[in-house]
Amino acid sequence: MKQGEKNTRKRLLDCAEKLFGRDGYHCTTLRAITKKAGANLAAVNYHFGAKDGLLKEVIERRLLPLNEERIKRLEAVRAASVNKKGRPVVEDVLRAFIEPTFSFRDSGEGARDFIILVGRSFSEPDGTVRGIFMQLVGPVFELYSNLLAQALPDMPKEVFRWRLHFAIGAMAHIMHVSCSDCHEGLKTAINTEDLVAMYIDFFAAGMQAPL
Amino acid sequence: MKQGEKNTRKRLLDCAEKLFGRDGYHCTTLRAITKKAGANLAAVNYHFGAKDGLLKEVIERRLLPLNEERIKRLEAVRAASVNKKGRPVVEDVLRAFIEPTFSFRDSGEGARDFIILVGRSFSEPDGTVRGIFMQLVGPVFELYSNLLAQALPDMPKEVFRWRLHFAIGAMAHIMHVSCSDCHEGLKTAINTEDLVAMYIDFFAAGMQAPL
DNA sequence: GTCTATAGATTGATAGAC
DNA sequence: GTCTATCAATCTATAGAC
Repeated sequence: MKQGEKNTRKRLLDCAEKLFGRDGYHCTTLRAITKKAGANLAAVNYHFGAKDGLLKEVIERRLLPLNEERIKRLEAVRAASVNKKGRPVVEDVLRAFIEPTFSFRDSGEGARDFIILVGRSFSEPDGTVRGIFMQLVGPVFELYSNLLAQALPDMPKEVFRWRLHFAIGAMAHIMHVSCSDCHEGLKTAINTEDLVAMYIDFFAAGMQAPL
Repeated sequence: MKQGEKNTRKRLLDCAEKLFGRDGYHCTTLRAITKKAGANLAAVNYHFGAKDGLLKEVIERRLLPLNEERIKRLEAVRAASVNKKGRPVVEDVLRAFIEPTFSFRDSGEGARDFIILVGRSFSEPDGTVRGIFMQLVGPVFELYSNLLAQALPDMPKEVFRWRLHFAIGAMAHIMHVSCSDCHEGLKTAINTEDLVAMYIDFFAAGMQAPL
């Protein structure tokens, strides 16, 4: 971004995003990234210090704005409930968190690869990926969790905790399935709006299921 | 198993299972496995041909019996519904599939590592792992899906498909979270019975949520 | 069946010319 | 900022003695 002749930096980020999402962080080599980007092998180390520096910027570039949007939406739900001197509604909280994620999915080709990468971060065995991801997403999860707990005040903490895991696990899985090419039988490119609606119907019912 | 002096073969399987589950297939080296097993580096190639041969046996050793149990339970649900000339009940189908998985989780220390490995297989970027896993689990999924569809005859196919993904994604996530050490705040070693009950309550409600 | 030794390939990272 | 060339450290897999 300083005085680069060509925008190698951005091309590296784009290609790394695609390959990290498609093949995973560890199976993606710097050689594959630089070759795809038409850049030199040494460029990654020059621009990002090391491989994990590249990963960090790949994640931050997309996740910071996405998190901002999520927080804005969640805070709006909270504010609305306070104004009405009531509690947040489960459906609204779910939507505030889910909708930005999947709207984001449509914002460009690279975005889909990024969503795959993030969807896998939950179960990522490698500490590098999970560490970078969790650090960024932790506070937003906290807000999401708190608001959802307010919407379900009578639920035992233990039950709530696991139900939240159900919702998050399904979301991570859907991020994969709805963006990846290697899931057969899903060629029906699902409408984002419909998918979000289905998610909310389903998990609002699950969250409020009788014990 | 043929005429081995010591049971190197079993020790290799046990250690590979633990390390594959903990660190992932690709990040686990044959050196780490053989060192942990107290065996020679060449032992893996002698006993299993190659690294992926070891992985295949690690998965098959546990998954084949588990799948048998699942099929037995699912067929029992189907048979009961036929006898009563009715439809299978959603809760019964869910239980027949989920309960064996989590009972299995308690069958020993190695089993927990295996469950982590399987839970991650859904989002595994590496074709080796996903291929071996999906081939074994595909037919059981088919049976599970068909039975669940019978229990929900009026649901549009597209909606059903995604709701099934919600259930499977959450299951994969829970397999991780409930077995892995790196998920803080879950030290409360959850009772398997309770977890299964929570899952069924939740997903029976979600599956049957109004459109 | 188990061992040592090593081949053969690939990786992340760096030094230094331009 | 970009390049070539290369290092040093890995890795899987195999050959061959015992």
